[in-house]
Amino acid sequence: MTESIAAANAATDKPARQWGRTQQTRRVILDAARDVFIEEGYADANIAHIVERSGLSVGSVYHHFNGKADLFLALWDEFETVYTEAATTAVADARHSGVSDPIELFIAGTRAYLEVARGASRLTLLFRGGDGPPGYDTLGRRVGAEWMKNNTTLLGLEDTPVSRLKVRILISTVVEGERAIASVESPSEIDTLIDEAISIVRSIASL
Amino acid sequence: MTESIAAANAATDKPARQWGRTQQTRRVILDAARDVFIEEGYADANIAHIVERSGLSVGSVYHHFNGKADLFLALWDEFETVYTEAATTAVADARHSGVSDPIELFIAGTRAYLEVARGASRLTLLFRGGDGPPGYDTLGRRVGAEWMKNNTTLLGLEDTPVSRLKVRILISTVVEGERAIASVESPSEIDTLIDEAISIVRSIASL
DNA sequence: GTCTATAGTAAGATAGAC
DNA sequence: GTCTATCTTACTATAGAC
Repeated sequence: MTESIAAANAATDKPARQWGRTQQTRRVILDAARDVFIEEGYADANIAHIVERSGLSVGSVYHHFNGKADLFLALWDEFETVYTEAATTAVADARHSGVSDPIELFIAGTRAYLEVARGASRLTLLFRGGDGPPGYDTLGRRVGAEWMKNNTTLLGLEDTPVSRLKVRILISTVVEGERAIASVESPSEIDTLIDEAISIVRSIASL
Repeated sequence: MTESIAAANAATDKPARQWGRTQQTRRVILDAARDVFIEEGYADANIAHIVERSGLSVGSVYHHFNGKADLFLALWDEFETVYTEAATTAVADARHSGVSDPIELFIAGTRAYLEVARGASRLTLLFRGGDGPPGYDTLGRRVGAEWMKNNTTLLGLEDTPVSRLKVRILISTVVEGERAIASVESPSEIDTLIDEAISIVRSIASL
Protein backbone atom coordinates (compact mmCIF):
# COMPACT_ATOMS: atom_id res chain seq x y z
CA MET A 1 0.00 0.00 0.00
CA THR A 2 1.41 3.34 -0.96
CA GLU A 3 0.98 6.22 1.36
CA SER A 4 -2.01 7.63 -0.40
CA ILE A 5 -4.93 8.22 1.81
CA ALA A 6 -6.48 9.71 -1.29
CA ALA A 7 -6.48 6.30 -2.92
CA ALA A 8 -8.64 4.99 -0.15
CA ASN A 9 -10.99 7.84 -0.72
CA ALA A 10 -11.18 7.54 -4.45
CA ALA A 11 -13.90 4.95 -4.33
CA THR A 12 -16.33 7.50 -3.04
CA ASP A 13 -15.76 9.76 -6.03
CA LYS A 14 -16.72 9.37 -9.64
CA PRO A 15 -14.36 7.49 -11.96
CA ALA A 16 -11.14 9.45 -12.40
CA ARG A 17 -11.57 10.45 -16.02
CA GLN A 18 -14.88 12.11 -15.39
CA TRP A 19 -13.56 14.43 -12.75
CA GLY A 20 -13.93 18.06 -13.58
CA ARG A 21 -10.78 20.03 -14.06
CA THR A 22 -11.35 21.62 -10.68
CA GLN A 23 -11.28 18.30 -8.87
CA GLN A 24 -8.13 17.26 -10.68
CA THR A 25 -6.40 20.50 -9.86
CA ARG A 26 -7.41 20.34 -6.25
CA ARG A 27 -5.97 16.85 -6.12
CA VAL A 28 -2.67 17.97 -7.61
CA ILE A 29 -2.43 20.82 -5.14
CA LEU A 30 -3.31 18.64 -2.18
CA ASP A 31 -0.72 16.06 -3.16
CA ALA A 32 1.91 18.73 -3.44
CA ALA A 33 0.90 20.22 -0.11
CA ARG A 34 1.01 16.81 1.51
CA ASP A 35 4.55 16.20 0.31
CA VAL A 36 5.76 19.60 1.36
CA PHE A 37 4.14 19.41 4.78
CA ILE A 38 5.61 15.98 5.33
CA GLU A 39 9.07 17.13 4.33
CA GLU A 40 9.17 20.47 6.07
CA GLY A 41 6.48 20.35 8.72
CA TYR A 42 3.63 22.81 8.84
CA ALA A 43 5.46 25.73 10.38
CA ASP A 44 8.38 25.69 7.98
CA ALA A 45 6.42 24.92 4.86
CA ASN A 46 5.41 27.86 2.77
CA ILE A 47 3.02 28.37 -0.05
CA ALA A 48 5.81 29.05 -2.49
CA HIS A 49 7.15 25.54 -2.07
CA ILE A 50 3.75 24.03 -2.48
CA VAL A 51 3.20 26.04 -5.62
CA GLU A 52 6.54 24.95 -6.99
CA ARG A 53 5.90 21.31 -6.24
CA SER A 54 2.45 21.39 -7.77
CA GLY A 55 3.72 22.87 -11.01
CA LEU A 56 0.91 25.40 -10.83
CA SER A 57 0.85 29.03 -9.81
CA VAL A 58 0.22 30.99 -6.65
CA GLY A 59 -2.95 32.41 -8.09
CA SER A 60 -4.30 29.00 -8.93
CA VAL A 61 -3.60 27.64 -5.49
CA TYR A 62 -5.35 30.59 -3.90
CA HIS A 63 -8.21 30.14 -6.29
CA HIS A 64 -8.85 26.68 -4.89
CA PHE A 65 -7.87 27.06 -1.28
CA ASN A 66 -7.87 29.84 1.24
CA GLY A 67 -4.22 29.44 2.10
CA LYS A 68 -1.81 27.32 4.01
CA ALA A 69 -4.07 26.53 6.93
CA ASP A 70 -6.90 25.57 4.62
CA LEU A 71 -4.65 23.16 2.76
CA PHE A 72 -3.53 21.53 5.95
CA LEU A 73 -7.04 21.16 7.21
CA ALA A 74 -8.22 19.68 3.93
CA LEU A 75 -5.50 17.05 4.19
CA TRP A 76 -6.39 16.41 7.80
CA ASP A 77 -9.97 15.86 6.76
CA GLU A 78 -9.04 13.14 4.30
CA PHE A 79 -6.76 11.56 6.85
CA GLU A 80 -9.33 11.52 9.55
CA THR A 81 -12.09 10.24 7.30
CA VAL A 82 -10.19 7.12 6.43
CA TYR A 83 -9.53 6.29 10.06
CA THR A 84 -13.02 7.00 11.19
CA GLU A 85 -14.63 5.00 8.44
CA ALA A 86 -12.39 2.03 9.06
CA ALA A 87 -13.25 2.06 12.72
CA THR A 88 -16.94 2.62 12.21
CA THR A 89 -17.17 -0.16 9.68
CA ALA A 90 -15.29 -2.55 11.93
CA VAL A 91 -17.63 -1.88 14.80
CA ALA A 92 -20.65 -2.45 12.59
CA ASP A 93 -19.16 -5.67 11.26
CA ALA A 94 -18.41 -6.94 14.73
CA ARG A 95 -21.93 -6.17 15.78
CA HIS A 96 -23.33 -8.06 12.84
CA SER A 97 -21.10 -10.99 13.72
CA GLY A 98 -22.87 -11.20 17.00
CA VAL A 99 -20.49 -9.28 19.25
CA SER A 100 -22.50 -7.32 21.76
CA ASP A 101 -20.13 -6.61 24.62
CA PRO A 102 -19.48 -2.84 24.43
CA ILE A 103 -15.84 -3.22 25.32
CA GLU A 104 -15.26 -5.77 22.60
CA LEU A 105 -17.01 -3.59 20.08
CA PHE A 106 -14.83 -0.71 21.09
CA ILE A 107 -11.76 -2.89 20.77
CA ALA A 108 -12.82 -3.91 17.28
CA GLY A 109 -12.93 -0.26 16.29
CA THR A 110 -9.60 0.43 17.90
CA ARG A 111 -7.94 -2.45 16.13
CA ALA A 112 -9.22 -1.29 12.78
CA TYR A 113 -8.03 2.19 13.56
CA LEU A 114 -4.56 1.00 14.38
CA GLU A 115 -4.44 -1.18 11.29
CA VAL A 116 -4.91 1.90 9.15
CA ALA A 117 -1.84 3.38 10.77
CA ARG A 118 0.31 0.71 9.13
CA GLY A 119 0.24 2.33 5.77
CA ALA A 120 0.24 5.93 6.83
CA SER A 121 3.37 6.46 8.82
CA ARG A 122 4.56 9.64 7.22
CA LEU A 123 1.12 11.15 7.50
CA THR A 124 0.86 10.05 11.08
CA LEU A 125 4.11 11.78 11.83
CA LEU A 126 2.77 14.89 10.17
CA PHE A 127 -0.60 15.02 11.85
CA ARG A 128 0.51 13.74 15.22
CA GLY A 129 3.71 15.71 15.23
CA GLY A 130 2.24 18.61 17.06
CA ASP A 131 2.42 21.46 14.65
CA GLY A 132 -0.35 22.76 12.53
CA PRO A 133 -2.32 25.92 11.94
CA PRO A 134 -3.42 28.04 14.89
CA GLY A 135 -6.42 26.38 16.41
CA TYR A 136 -5.42 22.95 15.26
CA ASP A 137 -5.32 21.54 18.71
CA THR A 138 -2.91 18.82 19.27
CA LEU A 139 -3.74 15.28 20.06
CA GLY A 140 -6.91 13.71 21.07
CA ARG A 141 -9.27 16.59 20.92
CA ARG A 142 -9.08 15.98 17.20
CA VAL A 143 -9.11 12.24 16.99
CA GLY A 144 -12.27 11.56 15.13
CA ALA A 145 -14.54 13.56 17.34
CA GLU A 146 -17.41 11.68 15.84
CA TRP A 147 -15.87 8.30 16.35
CA MET A 148 -15.05 9.01 19.94
CA LYS A 149 -18.46 10.38 20.72
CA ASN A 150 -19.96 7.19 19.40
CA ASN A 151 -17.60 5.14 21.47
CA THR A 152 -18.38 7.08 24.57
CA THR A 153 -22.01 6.16 24.31
CA LEU A 154 -21.00 2.70 23.16
CA LEU A 155 -19.09 2.25 26.39
CA GLY A 156 -22.04 3.54 28.33
CA LEU A 157 -20.14 6.45 29.84
CA GLU A 158 -21.88 9.48 31.23
CA ASP A 159 -20.74 13.03 30.87
CA THR A 160 -18.88 13.54 34.11
CA PRO A 161 -15.35 14.89 34.55
CA VAL A 162 -14.20 11.44 35.50
CA SER A 163 -15.54 9.67 32.45
CA ARG A 164 -14.35 12.47 30.23
CA LEU A 165 -10.90 11.82 31.64
CA LYS A 166 -11.25 8.15 30.94
CA VAL A 167 -12.25 8.78 27.35
CA ARG A 168 -9.37 11.17 26.82
CA ILE A 169 -6.94 8.68 28.20
CA LEU A 170 -8.34 6.06 25.86
CA ILE A 171 -7.89 8.45 22.97
CA SER A 172 -4.32 9.26 23.98
CA THR A 173 -3.59 5.61 24.25
CA VAL A 174 -4.77 4.93 20.75
CA VAL A 175 -2.84 7.91 19.44
CA GLU A 176 0.32 6.77 21.17
CA GLY A 177 -0.20 3.40 19.56
CA GLU A 178 -0.54 5.12 16.21
CA ARG A 179 2.70 7.01 16.79
CA ALA A 180 4.55 3.90 17.87
CA ILE A 181 3.40 2.07 14.77
CA ALA A 182 4.60 4.90 12.60
CA SER A 183 8.06 4.63 14.05
CA VAL A 184 8.84 1.00 13.40
CA GLU A 185 9.26 -0.87 10.15
CA SER A 186 8.72 -4.56 10.41
CA PRO A 187 5.15 -5.84 10.10
CA SER A 188 5.67 -8.27 12.93
CA GLU A 189 6.82 -5.52 15.26
CA ILE A 190 3.74 -3.61 14.27
CA ASP A 191 1.62 -6.62 15.15
CA THR A 192 3.18 -6.71 18.58
CA LEU A 193 2.60 -3.01 19.11
CA ILE A 194 -1.01 -3.28 18.08
CA ASP A 195 -1.54 -6.14 20.50
CA GLU A 196 0.11 -4.22 23.30
CA ALA A 197 -1.95 -1.11 22.63
CA ILE A 198 -5.12 -3.15 22.50
CA SER A 199 -4.39 -4.86 25.75
CA ILE A 200 -3.79 -1.53 27.45
CA VAL A 201 -6.97 -0.14 25.98
CA ARG A 202 -8.84 -3.16 27.23
CA SER A 203 -7.50 -2.80 30.73
CA ILE A 204 -8.50 0.86 30.86
CA ALA A 205 -11.92 0.31 29.37
CA SER A 206 -12.62 -2.50 31.80
CA LEU A 207 -11.96 -0.45 34.92
CA MET B 1 -1.42 28.87 46.51
CA THR B 2 -1.06 31.50 43.90
CA GLU B 3 -0.15 30.52 40.41
CA SER B 4 3.48 31.34 40.79
CA ILE B 5 5.75 28.51 39.97
CA ALA B 6 8.49 31.03 40.54
CA ALA B 7 7.53 31.20 44.20
CA ALA B 8 8.22 27.53 44.55
CA ASN B 9 11.59 28.06 42.97
CA ALA B 10 12.53 31.06 45.02
CA ALA B 11 13.87 28.93 47.83
CA THR B 12 16.73 27.84 45.66
CA ASP B 13 17.85 31.43 45.09
CA LYS B 14 19.44 33.90 47.42
CA PRO B 15 17.24 36.11 49.60
CA ALA B 16 15.28 38.50 47.44
CA ARG B 17 17.02 41.71 48.41
CA GLN B 18 20.40 40.41 47.52
CA TRP B 19 19.50 39.57 43.96
CA GLY B 20 21.51 41.40 41.39
CA ARG B 21 19.64 43.77 39.21
CA THR B 22 19.95 41.30 36.37
CA GLN B 23 18.10 38.61 38.25
CA GLN B 24 15.35 41.00 39.24
CA THR B 25 14.94 42.21 35.70
CA ARG B 26 14.86 38.71 34.33
CA ARG B 27 12.15 37.89 36.85
CA VAL B 28 10.07 40.90 35.81
CA ILE B 29 10.38 39.96 32.18
CA LEU B 30 9.54 36.33 32.79
CA ASP B 31 6.47 37.24 34.80
CA ALA B 32 5.29 39.52 32.03
CA ALA B 33 5.95 36.88 29.44
CA ARG B 34 4.08 34.30 31.47
CA ASP B 35 1.00 36.51 31.69
CA VAL B 36 1.04 37.36 28.03
CA PHE B 37 1.55 33.77 26.93
CA ILE B 38 -1.27 32.65 29.18
CA GLU B 39 -3.61 35.30 27.84
CA GLU B 40 -2.78 35.11 24.18
CA GLY B 41 -1.12 31.77 23.65
CA TYR B 42 2.37 31.42 22.24
CA ALA B 43 1.54 31.95 18.60
CA ASP B 44 -0.48 35.11 19.08
CA ALA B 45 1.71 36.65 21.73
CA ASN B 46 4.30 39.07 20.51
CA ILE B 47 7.35 40.63 22.03
CA ALA B 48 5.76 44.06 21.94
CA HIS B 49 3.06 42.98 24.36
CA ILE B 50 5.55 41.40 26.68
CA VAL B 51 7.64 44.54 26.63
CA GLU B 52 4.58 46.63 27.38
CA ARG B 53 3.51 44.43 30.24
CA SER B 54 6.97 44.35 31.77
CA GLY B 55 7.26 48.11 31.78
CA LEU B 56 10.71 47.75 30.25
CA SER B 57 11.96 48.18 26.73
CA VAL B 58 12.52 46.00 23.70
CA GLY B 59 16.23 46.43 24.00
CA SER B 60 16.27 45.35 27.59
CA VAL B 61 14.25 42.27 26.89
CA TYR B 62 16.57 41.29 24.08
CA HIS B 63 19.52 41.97 26.31
CA HIS B 64 18.32 39.30 28.73
CA PHE B 65 16.72 36.78 26.42
CA ASN B 66 17.23 35.69 22.86
CA GLY B 67 13.67 36.32 21.86
CA LYS B 68 10.20 34.93 22.10
CA ALA B 69 11.10 31.27 21.94
CA ASP B 70 13.79 31.69 24.55
CA LEU B 71 11.30 33.28 26.92
CA PHE B 72 8.85 30.48 26.46
CA LEU B 73 11.48 27.85 27.03
CA ALA B 74 12.75 29.57 30.15
CA LEU B 75 9.23 29.51 31.56
CA TRP B 76 8.84 25.90 30.57
CA ASP B 77 12.01 25.10 32.42
CA GLU B 78 10.72 26.55 35.66
CA PHE B 79 7.44 24.76 35.18
CA GLU B 80 9.02 21.45 34.55
CA THR B 81 11.48 21.74 37.39
CA VAL B 82 8.76 22.10 39.96
CA TYR B 83 6.94 19.01 38.74
CA THR B 84 10.01 16.92 38.45
CA GLU B 85 11.31 17.84 41.86
CA ALA B 86 7.99 17.15 43.51
CA ALA B 87 7.83 13.75 41.92
CA THR B 88 11.42 12.88 42.61
CA THR B 89 11.15 13.89 46.23
CA ALA B 90 7.97 11.91 46.66
CA VAL B 91 9.58 8.79 45.29
CA ALA B 92 12.56 9.19 47.59
CA ASP B 93 10.27 9.76 50.57
CA ALA B 94 8.24 6.69 49.76
CA ARG B 95 11.38 4.66 49.47
CA HIS B 96 12.60 5.86 52.85
CA SER B 97 9.23 4.97 54.30
CA GLY B 98 9.89 1.42 53.32
CA VAL B 99 7.99 1.20 50.03
CA SER B 100 9.90 -1.01 47.68
CA ASP B 101 7.39 -2.18 45.10
CA PRO B 102 8.39 -0.37 41.88
CA ILE B 103 4.82 0.19 40.88
CA GLU B 104 3.94 1.79 44.20
CA LEU B 105 7.00 4.00 44.01
CA PHE B 106 6.00 5.07 40.56
CA ILE B 107 2.49 5.80 41.79
CA ALA B 108 3.89 7.91 44.60
CA GLY B 109 5.71 10.04 42.05
CA THR B 110 2.65 10.29 39.87
CA ARG B 111 0.47 11.40 42.73
CA ALA B 112 2.92 14.12 43.70
CA TYR B 113 3.08 15.21 40.10
CA LEU B 114 -0.67 15.50 39.84
CA GLU B 115 -0.89 17.34 43.14
CA VAL B 116 1.32 20.06 41.72
CA ALA B 117 -1.18 20.49 38.93
CA ARG B 118 -3.76 21.75 41.41
CA GLY B 119 -2.18 25.15 41.69
CA ALA B 120 -0.99 25.56 38.16
CA SER B 121 -4.05 25.34 35.99
CA ARG B 122 -3.38 28.32 33.80
CA LEU B 123 0.18 27.27 33.25
CA THR B 124 -0.94 23.76 32.50
CA LEU B 125 -3.28 25.06 29.89
CA LEU B 126 -0.42 27.04 28.41
CA PHE B 127 2.18 24.32 28.30
CA ARG B 128 -0.16 21.48 27.47
CA GLY B 129 -2.18 23.48 25.01
CA GLY B 130 -0.18 22.42 22.05
CA ASP B 131 1.41 25.56 20.81
CA GLY B 132 4.90 26.68 21.42
CA PRO B 133 8.05 27.53 19.55
CA PRO B 134 9.14 25.40 16.63
CA GLY B 135 10.74 22.30 18.02
CA TYR B 136 8.76 22.41 21.22
CA ASP B 137 7.25 19.05 20.68
CA THR B 138 3.89 18.57 22.09
CA LEU B 139 2.97 16.26 24.88
CA GLY B 140 4.85 13.56 26.52
CA ARG B 141 8.14 13.80 24.77
CA ARG B 142 8.63 16.75 27.06
CA VAL B 143 7.20 15.52 30.31
CA GLY B 144 10.18 15.55 32.58
CA ALA B 145 12.47 13.55 30.39
CA GLU B 146 14.60 12.96 33.41
CA TRP B 147 11.75 11.91 35.62
CA MET B 148 10.42 9.50 33.08
CA LYS B 149 13.79 7.98 32.39
CA ASN B 150 14.16 7.29 36.06
CA ASN B 151 10.73 5.77 36.21
CA THR B 152 11.42 3.57 33.26
CA THR B 153 14.32 1.98 35.06
CA LEU B 154 12.30 2.08 38.25
CA LEU B 155 9.64 -0.01 36.59
CA GLY B 156 12.28 -2.35 35.28
CA LEU B 157 11.41 -1.78 31.65
CA GLU B 158 13.82 -2.55 28.87
CA ASP B 159 14.32 -0.50 25.78
CA THR B 160 12.08 -2.28 23.33
CA PRO B 161 9.42 -0.73 21.12
CA VAL B 162 6.77 -2.32 23.26
CA SER B 163 8.00 -0.94 26.55
CA ARG B 164 8.63 2.43 24.99
CA LEU B 165 5.00 2.39 23.98
CA LYS B 166 3.98 1.51 27.49
CA VAL B 167 6.01 4.35 28.94
CA ARG B 168 4.58 6.82 26.47
CA ILE B 169 1.09 5.73 27.30
CA LEU B 170 1.83 6.18 30.98
CA ILE B 171 3.12 9.67 30.25
CA SER B 172 0.07 10.56 28.20
CA THR B 173 -2.13 9.29 30.94
CA VAL B 174 -0.50 11.51 33.51
CA VAL B 175 -0.66 14.46 31.16
CA GLU B 176 -4.33 13.88 30.49
CA GLY B 177 -4.83 13.81 34.22
CA GLU B 178 -3.02 17.09 34.49
CA ARG B 179 -5.23 18.61 31.83
CA ALA B 180 -8.38 17.32 33.45
CA ILE B 181 -7.34 18.78 36.79
CA ALA B 182 -6.71 22.12 35.16
CA SER B 183 -10.21 22.20 33.82
CA VAL B 184 -12.23 21.75 36.98
CA GLU B 185 -12.54 23.97 40.02
CA SER B 186 -13.61 22.18 43.13
CA PRO B 187 -10.92 20.52 45.23
CA SER B 188 -13.08 17.48 45.76
CA GLU B 189 -13.55 17.00 42.04
CA ILE B 190 -9.81 17.27 41.70
CA ASP B 191 -9.38 14.57 44.30
CA THR B 192 -11.65 12.31 42.34
CA LEU B 193 -9.77 12.98 39.14
CA ILE B 194 -6.45 12.27 40.76
CA ASP B 195 -7.76 8.99 42.11
CA GLU B 196 -9.12 8.01 38.74
CA ALA B 197 -5.88 8.87 36.96
CA ILE B 198 -3.89 6.95 39.53
CA SER B 199 -6.03 3.91 39.21
CA ILE B 200 -5.65 3.94 35.44
CA VAL B 201 -1.92 4.37 35.77
CA ARG B 202 -1.81 1.48 38.15
CA SER B 203 -3.71 -0.79 35.84
CA ILE B 204 -1.38 0.03 32.96
CA ALA B 205 1.77 -0.30 34.99
CA SER B 206 0.64 -3.65 36.34
CA LEU B 207 0.12 -5.24 32.95
C1' DG C 1 -9.29 28.77 -14.28
C1' DT C 2 -4.74 30.16 -14.55
C1' DC C 3 -1.08 33.16 -14.62
C1' DT C 4 2.67 37.07 -13.20
C1' DA C 5 3.83 40.68 -10.64
C1' DT C 6 3.39 43.11 -6.65
C1' DA C 7 1.28 44.93 -2.58
C1' DG C 8 0.74 44.62 2.31
C1' DT C 9 1.98 43.67 6.87
C1' DA C 10 3.49 42.08 10.89
C1' DA C 11 6.84 40.97 13.86
C1' DG C 12 11.26 39.72 15.10
C1' DA C 13 15.55 41.56 15.87
C1' DT C 14 19.50 45.16 15.86
C1' DA C 15 22.16 49.54 16.17
C1' DG C 16 24.01 52.74 18.77
C1' DA C 17 23.22 56.65 22.08
C1' DC C 18 22.97 57.29 27.05
C1' DG D 1 21.92 47.77 31.60
C1' DT D 2 18.56 50.31 29.37
C1' DC D 3 16.47 52.94 25.97
C1' DT D 4 14.31 54.63 21.14
C1' DA D 5 14.14 54.31 16.56
C1' DT D 6 14.51 51.65 12.72
C1' DC D 7 15.52 47.82 9.69
C1' DT D 8 14.81 43.66 7.54
C1' DT D 9 12.95 39.83 6.16
C1' DA D 10 9.78 36.56 4.88
C1' DC D 11 5.50 35.61 3.77
C1' DT D 12 0.76 35.71 2.76
C1' DA D 13 -2.55 37.27 -0.13
C1' DT D 14 -4.55 40.16 -3.97
C1' DA D 15 -5.04 42.56 -8.44
C1' DG D 16 -5.85 42.21 -12.87
C1' DA D 17 -4.39 40.46 -17.61
C1' DC D 18 -5.17 36.37 -20.49
